[in-house]
Amino acid sequence: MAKETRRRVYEFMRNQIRAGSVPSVREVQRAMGFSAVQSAQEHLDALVADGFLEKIPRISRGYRLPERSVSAFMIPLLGRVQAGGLVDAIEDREGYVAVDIDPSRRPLFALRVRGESMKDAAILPDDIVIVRQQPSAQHGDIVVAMIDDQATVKRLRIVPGPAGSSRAELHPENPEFSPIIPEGDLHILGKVVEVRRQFETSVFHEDSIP
Amino acid sequence: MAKETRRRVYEFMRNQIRAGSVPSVREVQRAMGFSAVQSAQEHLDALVADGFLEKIPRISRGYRLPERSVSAFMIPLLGRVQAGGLVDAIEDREGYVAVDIDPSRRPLFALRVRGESMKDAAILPDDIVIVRQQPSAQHGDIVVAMIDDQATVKRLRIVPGPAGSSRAELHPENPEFSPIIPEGDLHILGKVVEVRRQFETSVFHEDSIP
DNA sequence: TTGACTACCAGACATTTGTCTGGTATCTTC
DNA sequence: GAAGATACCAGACAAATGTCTGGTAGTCAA
Repeated sequence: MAKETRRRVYEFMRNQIRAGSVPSVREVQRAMGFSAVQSAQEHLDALVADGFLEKIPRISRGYRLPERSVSAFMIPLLGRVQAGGLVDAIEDREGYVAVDIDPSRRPLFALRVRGESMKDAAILPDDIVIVRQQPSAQHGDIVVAMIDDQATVKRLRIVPGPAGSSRAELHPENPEFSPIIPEGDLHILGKVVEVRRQFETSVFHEDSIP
Repeated sequence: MAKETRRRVYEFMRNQIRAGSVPSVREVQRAMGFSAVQSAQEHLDALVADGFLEKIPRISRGYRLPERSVSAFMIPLLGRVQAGGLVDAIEDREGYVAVDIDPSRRPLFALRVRGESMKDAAILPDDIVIVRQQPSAQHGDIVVAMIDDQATVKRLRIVPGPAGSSRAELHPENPEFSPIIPEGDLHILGKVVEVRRQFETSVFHEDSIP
């Protein structure tokens, strides 16, 4: 029937693309048993017109699934963040974590939480925080900052200082810990945008990369 | 340096492929600024030889990431899970969530937490739980179960019953709530494998001076 | 009928693309 | 210095590929 072939074309494309390889027009032709390229082309055009597929003109294998637009990204899970901040720490990655925020707009990284200082904010040891890299933050944000050559997760508070000035403090969310009042500059690595707790390990550990 | 270019080629390929489009050799050439196709080709060949890439000969854009590489998956974030369980609820999706667990092995779904009954387990209202679909679970697991036509997140406890039998109970982690002792069958939707909390990320985010 | 529309076919053309041969410059290693 | 290895360049060719023009057969509705 009419509609039947189109459905077969769509399912062929969807399965192939999900499996990781985009068919060319002639591969669709062969898969469907058409003896003309144009037959496959027209079905593909129709699927694009109906929004079932997207295509990049003129490039080979340029068809995409629209739901790819909600795509996922992998960001590095850093092991330790030490002196020198991220520049050095980037090389010390523990694995990768999947996020659905586009990291190309603003760099993201992930960090494993140590210690119980944020317990009352429901952030526990071994949780993973997703951090958006930025040099400053607002009052009330949960941030990652460098304290004594170690990355620490705390809540940022901006308190009024003498003579109308203001000062940044790092507050834990656990009465057993004390606030940190930095003496000099406060080196903020970024703002925590998400917290994750995994009950099963699923982080990818890489061996080596060229 | 020598290795530096190869790394750039690899990362270009990896990012492009993960983003859903496999570059052609000449696209690599242009991206790297080579004036000869062969330069890109040789780097790709070397990456294939070292196992960092795989390729299908003679077909355009035939490079793949090896199986062991990380990939991210998108799973549905269900709005409400009601009577009938997941089968009906699948159509009531609120969005998608990125995970790095392969959902083809065992179905996964995500659910937004309501209520404070798991507060002491550091699971707060509006948190998102990633659930692996399974009809049963073990003592101590945090599960999603159907209670009164509503999906609820609780800790599962198997307690000894009369005459050597055992009974399942659903325990909140908040003293203000009472355990649920199901009368009939306990309908478990799945086991919570991850908890996520997203802090609101304003589009108009201004950095203030810390 | 006519006209439109759809599905498919036949053949062709210009790019794109994978692949190949050979060359240059710069290293290291013996 | 010679030999080998590496990284890159120059140019080319055949196959793969996107795209186009025009044609046939069937359906459906006015």
